[in-house]
Amino acid sequence: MARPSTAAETPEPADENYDLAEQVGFIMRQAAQRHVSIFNEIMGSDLTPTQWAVLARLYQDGGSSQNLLGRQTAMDAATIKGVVDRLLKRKLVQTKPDPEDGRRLIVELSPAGIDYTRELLPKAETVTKVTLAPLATNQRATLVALLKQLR
Amino acid sequence: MARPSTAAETPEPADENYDLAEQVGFIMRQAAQRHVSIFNEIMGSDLTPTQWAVLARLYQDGGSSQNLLGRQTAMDAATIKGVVDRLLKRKLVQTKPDPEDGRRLIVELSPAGIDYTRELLPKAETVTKVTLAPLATNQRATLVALLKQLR
DNA sequence: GGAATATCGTTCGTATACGAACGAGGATCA
DNA sequence: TGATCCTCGTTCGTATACGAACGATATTCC
Repeated sequence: MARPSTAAETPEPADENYDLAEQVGFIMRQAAQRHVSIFNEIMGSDLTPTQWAVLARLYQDGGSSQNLLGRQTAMDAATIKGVVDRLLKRKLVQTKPDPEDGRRLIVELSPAGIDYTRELLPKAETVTKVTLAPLATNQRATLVALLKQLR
Repeated sequence: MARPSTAAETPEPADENYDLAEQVGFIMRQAAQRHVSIFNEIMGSDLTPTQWAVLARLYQDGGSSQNLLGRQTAMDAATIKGVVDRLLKRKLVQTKPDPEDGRRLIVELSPAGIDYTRELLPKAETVTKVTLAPLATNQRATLVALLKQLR
């Protein structure tokens, strides 16, 4: 395509193979942005995708240590701390020390958090449906399978 | 699966269809995280994916107004401003007022930015290759095509 | 011309995301 | 037992990401 307009008309071809708009990373970032946008519309802007991941994980399998919870929801120790702190402030989650390991902090849903999560489950399913809506049914499974290989 | 451990043994089945680990959004977030990790390893931690997106876009098509640049690189006005500011501080980019529109700020690569971008192009291609490495050749095109439909 | 409307860039606040460093607690093994 | 190493949670700093609001400039339409 074009040379940068500030290039003093250097005739060097450089690398014309590279097109930003065709790189997986760039496309994936846009797809993720659309997904988050859909998430916010359906779930309401008072809950973020990462906060929901924590609630859903705790709902499915019960409490766990904070760092383990982070690993299960794809967040590092620093990130999960902030997420848990904000859920604590809203009393959707509660913590207690692990009696078997003085280093660990056990995080679990509060009773209010259980109700809240249960109420949101149908909406969370809708988020996935709407996100995948542009694809044909068989394409949806394909996409998920391919993305799983890229983790 | 399990009920939350803090649930007072409520026998209600709730929604057992929902498994966080199977939701596109969650899987896509993990795939994106791996991609960014690969990006950092190959490109070096002094440049972020979004900063690279700006450099690559300016290299391909020359300068443009800041907000348009943001749209082309999938960032809103607030985000692109921060990215441009940081690139300005490193003198990889330069700005000037648009003579035809007093509201616009034209952003373009500096001469140093042109050289810098050109040198990084091969590495950027490698980032895409490594990201897609787990997939068979024909799967790569499929994934990209499907992701494009989700923008 | 002038009012309504739209766009541009900026700023603020909040929420991921993560590298790096730190102290406290656990596990291993000589 | 004690030294070493690992893990856990915490804090700091930096960089996206984006909604919301703002003033300045353009455009549209009467």
